[in-house]
Amino acid sequence: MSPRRSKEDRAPSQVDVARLAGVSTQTVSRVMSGVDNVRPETARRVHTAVEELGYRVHAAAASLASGRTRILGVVVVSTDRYSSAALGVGIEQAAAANGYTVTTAAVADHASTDAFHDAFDRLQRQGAEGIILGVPVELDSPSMRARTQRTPATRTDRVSLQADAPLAVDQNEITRLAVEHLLDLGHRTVWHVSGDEYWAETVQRRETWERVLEERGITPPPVIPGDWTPESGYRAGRTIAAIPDATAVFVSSDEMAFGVIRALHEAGRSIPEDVSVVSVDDISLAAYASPALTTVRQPFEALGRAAALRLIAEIEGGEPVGGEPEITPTLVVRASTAPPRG
Amino acid sequence: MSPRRSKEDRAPSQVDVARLAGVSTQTVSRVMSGVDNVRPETARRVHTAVEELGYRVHAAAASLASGRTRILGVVVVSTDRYSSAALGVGIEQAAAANGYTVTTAAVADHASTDAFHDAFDRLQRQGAEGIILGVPVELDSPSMRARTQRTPATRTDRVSLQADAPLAVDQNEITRLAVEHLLDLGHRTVWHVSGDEYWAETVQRRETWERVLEERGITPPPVIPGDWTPESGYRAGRTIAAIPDATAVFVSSDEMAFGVIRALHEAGRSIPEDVSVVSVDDISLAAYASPALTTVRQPFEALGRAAALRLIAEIEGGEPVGGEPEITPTLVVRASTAPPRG
DNA sequence: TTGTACGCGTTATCAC
DNA sequence: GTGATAACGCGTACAA
Repeated sequence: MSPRRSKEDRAPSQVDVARLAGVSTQTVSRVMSGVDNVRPETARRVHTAVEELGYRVHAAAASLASGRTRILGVVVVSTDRYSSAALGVGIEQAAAANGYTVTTAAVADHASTDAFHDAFDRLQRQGAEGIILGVPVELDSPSMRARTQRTPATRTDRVSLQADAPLAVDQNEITRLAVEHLLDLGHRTVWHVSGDEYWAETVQRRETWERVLEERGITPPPVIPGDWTPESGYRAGRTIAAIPDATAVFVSSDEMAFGVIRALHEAGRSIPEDVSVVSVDDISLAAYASPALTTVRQPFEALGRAAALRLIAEIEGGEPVGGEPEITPTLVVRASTAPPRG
Repeated sequence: MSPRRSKEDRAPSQVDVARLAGVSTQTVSRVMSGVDNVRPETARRVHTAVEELGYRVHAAAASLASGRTRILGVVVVSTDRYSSAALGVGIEQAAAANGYTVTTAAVADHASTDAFHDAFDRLQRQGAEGIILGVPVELDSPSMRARTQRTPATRTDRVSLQADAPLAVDQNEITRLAVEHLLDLGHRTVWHVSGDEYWAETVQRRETWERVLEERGITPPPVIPGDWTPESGYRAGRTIAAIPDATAVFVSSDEMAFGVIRALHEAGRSIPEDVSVVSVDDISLAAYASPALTTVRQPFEALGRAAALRLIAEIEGGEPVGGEPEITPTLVVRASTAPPRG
């Protein structure tokens, strides 16, 4: 692992431990993996030798011999966005709980499909036994099919615990919760600030938003495009401020909602008196916005956990460990929504 | 890497490529690493075979043979905090640019020293050639000394590019910028909402805050404790709201500042008219708070990059690659600070 | 319960 | 410029 050193000062190996403990390497191996029947007395001798030498199993050698790495790969967009971070926490948690290690490969936010493929390949080469895609990649393309044949993969925007289960994060549900909340409050229509076009969520939410409005006989107004950033939310907010009769907005992320609200404030509109805003995510700052954000919580950590568990189950050919996590979105009503004036 | 399969359907190896290309495995190795002198014609044949077979280098085998893994380990607290995420982006960037892979080991936020050690050991066992500690661990303890002897490590709160250079993220500078800004505005004293006690930054900032006040002959008021979360900021804000003559606060993170400001608003104090607030970090939402946050920007990405580069340099025994990054804090003046009333 | 022999897929060394 | 061969450190199969 570390650069090759002289014979004398290299890290202690199984052989060294075996010699010191007066047993075979096989016995050391057994003791280290903790499974087999080894006489307690023998195990103790081995442990002592391990301690004394500071011996640690050499992962590369072990995985070369066993064919297993217990590495989970994660492809993420290189961003400090809340959702990615929270997702990572969940993945790491589930991985660690099951003896897996996580290695990440980041790609730029709007990278090409090739960049995604490269990231996938890097992880595969590192020996990842399963790969979680926190990026918008099409899994059905021939090139991805070829890759996932060798290494199982899951998208975090489409996790299901059983192969044929419905989507585990229901974007329709998220959207319906948000839009119907506004409509039920009495708003005549709902404007929509969308997320980045590259993401599946963006498309799904837009479609559902349209459908919900149409179900109530409302013609959807034009979409106001965003890209998840607060800056884009600010720009969208200025657009909305220029629409006199806009009273309700469904914003596709909390971070954009901060921008929207600021732009609206600067234009002299008050929230929620003049305009109601519902967003999505429930980041930790949502409750501390002014006004506090009404938002649809996405359980990112649980989602990350689910993705990891599902993958581990697939790798080990068993059932998901740890039971089915709850990954249902919830509407959190706070202060950014209210019935329309008059 | 993947679970052992039958002889027939296992991944193609160097031998397979060599046979198909009609060369030795050694030549395949040379072509894959791209370095040695290989006749272009030969290289082409190898590449064709690689393509056809879908061959990929087996990292575990390569690292067993070479003694190198090109893995960088990162110990992080499992949190969705902005700073961790941004740090990770920088680390990942620098690592990828230098052909390194990043593997992470998360520990709970207030985990014991043992948990840190375990995380370190996990990464070491995975073959990490260098480890970045994004957690508050003491490197000088005997147990950490023993560990870092075998594997170089850096803390992200104390990165310097040369061993004896001053701290690269100057917490004193951050604090001085913030506190003097308030003092120069005419405030008589500055209150302080501190971060979590476990972190070195917390202590350093508190000490500098006291020093700066004392330099101007001001007796520091009691510290109001926080823990980086907006919730703790909110609690701190209520405390401050109960102090009639508090007009200026130095808050140790933007996320806490959101909480502080909300509590102050609820108590009927306006920002910055009644109370000025300066915080630290400049997260992407800082500009979209109400009012927009005056804050001291910490260049987390650059810091992550610096940490990774420093480590890589140490691993490879050379100079830091890519030059010295700029990791100077900057005061960003926005709307949450103003001179005191009357 | 414990030990022996071998193979995992690659790189390093040295010869050609 | 290219090839043969010996490690690398561990797990598995099988023998004792």
